[in-house]
Amino acid sequence: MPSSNLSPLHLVHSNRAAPPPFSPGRGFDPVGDMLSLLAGRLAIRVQSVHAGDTLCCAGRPFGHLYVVNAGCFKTTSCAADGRHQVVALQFRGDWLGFDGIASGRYACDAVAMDVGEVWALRYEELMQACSCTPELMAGVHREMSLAIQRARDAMLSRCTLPATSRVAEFLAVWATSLAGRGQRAEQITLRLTRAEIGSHLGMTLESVSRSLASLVRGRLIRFTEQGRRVIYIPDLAALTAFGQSVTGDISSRAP
Amino acid sequence: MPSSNLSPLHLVHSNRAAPPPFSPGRGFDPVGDMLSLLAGRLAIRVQSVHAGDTLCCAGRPFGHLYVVNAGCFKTTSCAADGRHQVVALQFRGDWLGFDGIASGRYACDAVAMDVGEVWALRYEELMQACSCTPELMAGVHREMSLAIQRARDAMLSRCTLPATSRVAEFLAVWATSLAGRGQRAEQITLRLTRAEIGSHLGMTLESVSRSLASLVRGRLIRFTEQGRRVIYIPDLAALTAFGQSVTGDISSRAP
DNA sequence: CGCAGCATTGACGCCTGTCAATTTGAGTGG
DNA sequence: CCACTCAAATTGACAGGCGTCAATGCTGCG
Repeated sequence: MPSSNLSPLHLVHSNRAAPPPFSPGRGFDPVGDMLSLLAGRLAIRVQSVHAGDTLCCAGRPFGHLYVVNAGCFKTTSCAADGRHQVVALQFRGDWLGFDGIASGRYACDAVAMDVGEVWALRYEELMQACSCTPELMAGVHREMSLAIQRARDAMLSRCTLPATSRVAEFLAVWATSLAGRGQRAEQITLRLTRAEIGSHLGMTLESVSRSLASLVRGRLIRFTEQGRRVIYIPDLAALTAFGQSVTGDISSRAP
Repeated sequence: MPSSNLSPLHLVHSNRAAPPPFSPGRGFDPVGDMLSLLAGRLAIRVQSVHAGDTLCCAGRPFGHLYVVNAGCFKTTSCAADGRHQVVALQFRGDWLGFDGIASGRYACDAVAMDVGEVWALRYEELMQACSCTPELMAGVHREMSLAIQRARDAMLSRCTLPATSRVAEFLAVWATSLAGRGQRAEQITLRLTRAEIGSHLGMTLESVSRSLASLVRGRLIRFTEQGRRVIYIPDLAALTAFGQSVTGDISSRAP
């Protein structure tokens, strides 16, 4: 659905600038807590994005951090010699731009994969707000810590799992991410080409395709009639388990 | 050289608790700046370590961050199913324990590879000090950002480079790290077994051994008479360049 | 309708993992 | 000082997983 909020809202100071697109059934909502913590304590530029929009352009001077409030993003890294990679995916509640703090320049592109909305925060203002609000500082640190932890988990996966397990884990993590944000997890829409998935997982697009076919044969996933980018996961626990097996044996779940 | 400072010094409030083991020739010393920023603003437990000592035990409750003031550390991650990996190395000025902030428990072990010294900081006190000292908060954020950036660089390397290039890059990064801290970079002492290097780089110990042999044949490194763990690097720039080549061709530098 | 991008599938080859034998080196005790 | 022991490292042979190349199918769009 196209967003009607084209002109960015400046200087939002109400305690809740934008209603969350999804509200979990229970009262526990860490994303909303963080967003309401931000709102009212510093100037927030609410920014709508469309698929393909780039937020943190690699090489550009660092100045803002972004919190995803809706939609999903891919973060792509690029080496001097042209090697590049989709290094991470971000969903609602995730932060973009941490990589720019150290060097003063963004190191990655963050590209929207869908219509969405981010909250742009000036880093200097955020730091000031953190000084006044320990809770906010703790939240920012928690997010950076999470980013570190996820990167390490990813590295472990890339270095110790065979191709098919990596794909399974990738799908399982994506689905679990959505589930943790109150969205349905049994069906996910990949907004990446096979080549991008391969770059993220350290394999070729052909291997991604073959791995997916193998997972389909093993009844761990299914393609829907909505296209080859929509994947139905009948049993997330089984997929997760397979995604942690170092032997790519998919003998389980006979037809 | 063995450390004589066995009993930890508690509550150091002088503006420089321990003299840096190495002082760079020029006045520019970011590590020393950070350390003097810390000293005097919160309680610091100076802690001596020996090879094998573990600082952040994976699974233990999080409470402290550690700044390396001397020596070198390896950080090892371990999955539930037993897969494990050396995920990072740390030298003077690097921080340990960031991974514990988000979950409240350390996710990795940090093991000393040598005699060394760390400054242990209670996280809660650090946060308070950060509130009062924007410079300190900026420094902490810079370090976390660096950790994120390094993890992404590592992932790019693991996913896009052949085995020999990964080993070359590993050695080049290590040497460059030492050089940036004022130590000599032309000779490095690996304090890891081939198996540990392999786990860090996503390959087997045999491949590490073969890659090193290949680099020796290509005159990019040399073993010294001090053993096969000490590596002499005649031309760091050449090694770095080779560590970024996606073709493992080592035809350069004929004898 | 034809084109272009994306995805699938097969054939083939190479890089690297696996297995095994051997050598080197460090630590220990006689 | 030397023999002994064991972990670490090297090296070779072999095989398998995955990359490479190529052909084909599918889908959306001008």
